[in-house]
Amino acid sequence: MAKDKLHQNNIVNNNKEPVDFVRRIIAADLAAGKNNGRVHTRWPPEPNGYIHIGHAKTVLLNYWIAKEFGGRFNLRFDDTNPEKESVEYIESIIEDLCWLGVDWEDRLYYASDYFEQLYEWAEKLIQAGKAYICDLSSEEISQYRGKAIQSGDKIITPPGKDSPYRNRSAEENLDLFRRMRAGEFPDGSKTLRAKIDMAHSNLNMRDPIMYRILRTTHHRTGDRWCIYPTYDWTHGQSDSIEGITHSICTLEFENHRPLYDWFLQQLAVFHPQQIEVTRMNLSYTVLSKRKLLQLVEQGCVDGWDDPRMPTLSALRRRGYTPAAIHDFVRRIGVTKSESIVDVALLEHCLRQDLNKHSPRVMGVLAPLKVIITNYPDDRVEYLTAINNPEDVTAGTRNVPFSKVLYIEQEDFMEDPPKKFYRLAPGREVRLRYAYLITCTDVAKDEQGNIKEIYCTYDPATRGGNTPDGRRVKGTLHWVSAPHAIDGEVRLYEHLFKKENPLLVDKGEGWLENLNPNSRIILTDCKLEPSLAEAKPGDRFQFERKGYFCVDIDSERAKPVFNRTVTLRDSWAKLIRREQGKKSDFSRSS
RNA sequence: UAGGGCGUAGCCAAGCGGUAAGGCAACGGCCUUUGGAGCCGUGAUCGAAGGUUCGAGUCCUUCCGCCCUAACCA
Repeated sequence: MAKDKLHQNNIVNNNKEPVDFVRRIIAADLAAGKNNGRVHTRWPPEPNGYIHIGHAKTVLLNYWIAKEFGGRFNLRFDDTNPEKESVEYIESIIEDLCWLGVDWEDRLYYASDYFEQLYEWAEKLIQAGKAYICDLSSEEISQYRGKAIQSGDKIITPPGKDSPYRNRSAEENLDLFRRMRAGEFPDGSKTLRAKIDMAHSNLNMRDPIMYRILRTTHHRTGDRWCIYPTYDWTHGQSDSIEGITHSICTLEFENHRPLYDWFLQQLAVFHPQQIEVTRMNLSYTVLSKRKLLQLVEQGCVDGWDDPRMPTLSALRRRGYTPAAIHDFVRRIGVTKSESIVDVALLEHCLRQDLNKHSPRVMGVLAPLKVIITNYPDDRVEYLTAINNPEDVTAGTRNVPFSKVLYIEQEDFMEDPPKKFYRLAPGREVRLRYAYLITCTDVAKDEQGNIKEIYCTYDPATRGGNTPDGRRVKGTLHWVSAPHAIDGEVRLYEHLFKKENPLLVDKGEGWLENLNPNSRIILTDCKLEPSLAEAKPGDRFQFERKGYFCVDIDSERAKPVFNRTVTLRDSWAKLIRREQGKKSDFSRSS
């Protein structure tokens, strides 16, 4: 027994990475000779919105499993509700999946491809007395099903009762069904229902709806149909047609599995196995197409690809890499327990990848002018900077240095606190790859705001080295003023203030948890001249500030950068902690 | 309420009767021409209570909590 288990593990995985329950099931099926050793998965998105990071988890799970077991993977659009679906969404989903690196080869399918087959099967069920046409209204059906009733503080679940149309003859049902298809009846006036069991403890088995009348133009089948199959009637059969062996879906479909199985049994066709896994939740955001749509429609964000959104197109625009998402999905695992994954893990995976691959540049986000008083007026030096200390093959570049520079406003303090080891009057710091400078003077305007500062440089420290071995605590990034290019930088924070935005106090809505600082636009940034060449999608690390990606709004004269993610910042953390302490103190006193 | 599912550290998650992996976060420290990166170190008796067993996170019973469904959406 123990040996068997070990053997199963070996099939899927010869390193020590734990194997999840889904892969375990598949390995066991394979070992038992099920499906002739075939593994075939699929991912069935409904094209009714853009896909998000949560979807990335389930597609990758399906795609990877197929690859690992030497099987196949299909992409199938579950397009049975034309009212909500569109080609825009189909196109975006395909684009996002390609970017993610998911490959369905030539197996791109649509549930709507199977409408005719589904219709024939429906007739077959009718003829077998397993389905009937029902004239009950939507509200009546719900009533007959045994809709839960609130009685006092208790909820009562009445048993279902048969529809008065339940015992129509097969002939009558067939006739009515054909006339439904022919368009003889108004929308919503009739449905085709499976004849199962109105007393079943699982509500899904109480004569579920298979077809509804709906005169809506379908994005693929046009006006060919005025009746559309429901999800339950479509899904399992589509899986069966495609020869899917393992149909992986999310937990909320667990209740539907008996129905999934029932239809396939009645039709006596190939029977895939449905396996449910938990859906991903991420902290500080929402992952529900309905809610994301709401954010878009209400203008809370600029669109589906607004870099604050958790959609794949937004993450791509913001600068996320497919590799980071792969790593993240791999790390969170596959289980059935409901969870909210900490977005910090995603950001960790991102930094990990970006650190290895992003060229480093210098950019000053909030500039403060520095004048090197002992530096010759017209002199310009080109100093050598390392492009990526994590990657020697990335080489070096030359950065211009001159008498007037910009440094970050926050890197200078007139009256610095204890652990601040950047620039202050009388203090010496290093300008990265350049010189050590000492602040000698501060110029202010009438309001007392610091206008510019004056420093001297030590010519012996070219490149940032100290021949005498003296040490400086701080190293600052900088940009030569006459050489700098202007740029716009968009800083992003979490879209929501709360870890779980859906947790709201009574009388409040989740939209009130939106973070008002989720986007801050800086328009007066000074960037090193090499950035003039940057193209949309290019990624960089701005030294000491974070990872940035050129936005599609960029223009040659004025590049726009999205902050993908900050660097880990122990100084910022220290400050936050201090402030936290202070505010705690003031609150309690 | 009925049916289905879940409950291992702040967050994920291994564990499959033999005495609690790993990652993220957090907190210390080392190192550092990014307060970056890297390196080292620090934490749980497993929802609760009973029971079976030489031995239980793992088996049984009861209880508690949370989630899903109750759509002619998927």
